Amino acid sequence: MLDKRFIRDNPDAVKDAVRLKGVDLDVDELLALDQENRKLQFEVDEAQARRKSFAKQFAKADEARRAELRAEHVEFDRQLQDLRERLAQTSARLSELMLLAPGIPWEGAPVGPDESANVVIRTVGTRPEFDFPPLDHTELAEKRGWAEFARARRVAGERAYALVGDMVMLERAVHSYALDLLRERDFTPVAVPALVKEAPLVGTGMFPKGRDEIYEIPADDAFLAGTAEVALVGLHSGEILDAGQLPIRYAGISPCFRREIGSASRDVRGLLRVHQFEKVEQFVLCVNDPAESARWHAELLATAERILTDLGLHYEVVECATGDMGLGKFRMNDINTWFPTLDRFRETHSCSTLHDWQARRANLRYRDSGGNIHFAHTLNNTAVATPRLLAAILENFQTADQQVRVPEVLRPYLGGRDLL
RNA sequence: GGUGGAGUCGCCUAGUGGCCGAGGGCGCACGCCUCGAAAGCGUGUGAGGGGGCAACCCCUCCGUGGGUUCAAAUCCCACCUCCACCGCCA
Repeated sequence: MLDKRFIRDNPDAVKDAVRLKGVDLDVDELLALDQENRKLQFEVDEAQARRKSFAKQFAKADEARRAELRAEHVEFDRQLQDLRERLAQTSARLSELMLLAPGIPWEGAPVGPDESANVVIRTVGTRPEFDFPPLDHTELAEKRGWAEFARARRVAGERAYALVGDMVMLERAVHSYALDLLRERDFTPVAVPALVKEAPLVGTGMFPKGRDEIYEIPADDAFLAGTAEVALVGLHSGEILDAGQLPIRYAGISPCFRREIGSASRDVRGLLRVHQFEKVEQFVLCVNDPAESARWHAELLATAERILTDLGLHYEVVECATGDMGLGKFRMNDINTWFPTLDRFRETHSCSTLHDWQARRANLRYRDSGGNIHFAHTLNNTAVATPRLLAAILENFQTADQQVRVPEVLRPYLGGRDLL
């Protein structure tokens, strides 16, 4: 969400953002509606002030006078009611449009309609070389009995999987390692609900635009969140924090659910694109200062890169284009990890700064030392998301005899084993 | 799932239709007092929106949303959350 005053004062900046992000929003309509809404608000306020003084007169009046007063105010009440209804209508419509107002993207973002305009800003590590034909992760996992696909699909339908045996232990190792690394960096682990209400989905910006992507449980007015970010933002929603509590750093863990509604028949095989996965998420809530959130953005990105270099994986960092970054984002960097059998990189991490766009939606504020209240800045980035990252490990570290070399940092979590 | 109780301005609390458009205490801030502090005394102390050049003024908010009424923290309905007990259960 944007500040209405900001939109009034900088309509061109908002229009630019609408264009750059390819948002379907008429800024002029929003501005006109805002003006109309304020006018009605003013009129309703005035009318209600009169209405209140009337009620006071009434209290002091005798029965005869009361009858007169009632008659006198019938028409006034009717008008007030009419005004109220008009205000309710414009303000409902205004709120709808406000939810579609995009965050202003940073000036360094490549301009373009979608991910094809993204720019690789660095590539780290080297491609592994094999003196044998490497198996793709699906085949390797099946051969080693590390995953069930056909059987899992009998249980849960398309894109379902079950991890088995050492793959489960490897998943746990990856998560434990990531969590320990984040704890060293003063991130507090938080295991959050994945089953959430609508409000935090609107608050994070997942709704209304991304509604199709979220599993809904109508019987309970609940939804399955696609990321721990939903609950992490929701945790402090509506609060006024003390500046001394900031920055808040969370390592969120939760299962994540995605319908993949726009990806029908894409990556249907294996562990790359699934409806349910496990993620450790980095989350930061800091003061409303672009320099401060920029520092955190760099740190979140660096931590994700550290994880990949620790694991020995080859990756590229991408500067995401305006049309790819999503409605609320100021800046987004994806990290794509190398998959040998695909002969290309695939997204494993996504680092985002939202400035105060998300905090405004979620009503997430803090009080500075001068007593002034501000909306916070929020940032998030993947630490590890499995099983996609497991697939990368399998493919990159496989041996000729279909074993998998365990990255050194994971060995302590696997009883010291160096091969699976 | 059942029964009963509860949700008030940071915290505790008063409040059962107009004197509550919210009182008190704690905490906090400032001032007085003091060499300094504590204690004491005094003053102030929520959020959102709108109007005005301004000092200021107005509206909304007592879990949320509806309703009754000239008037709702207070009455009615639904929902949410919490507590207690019963049932069920990893």
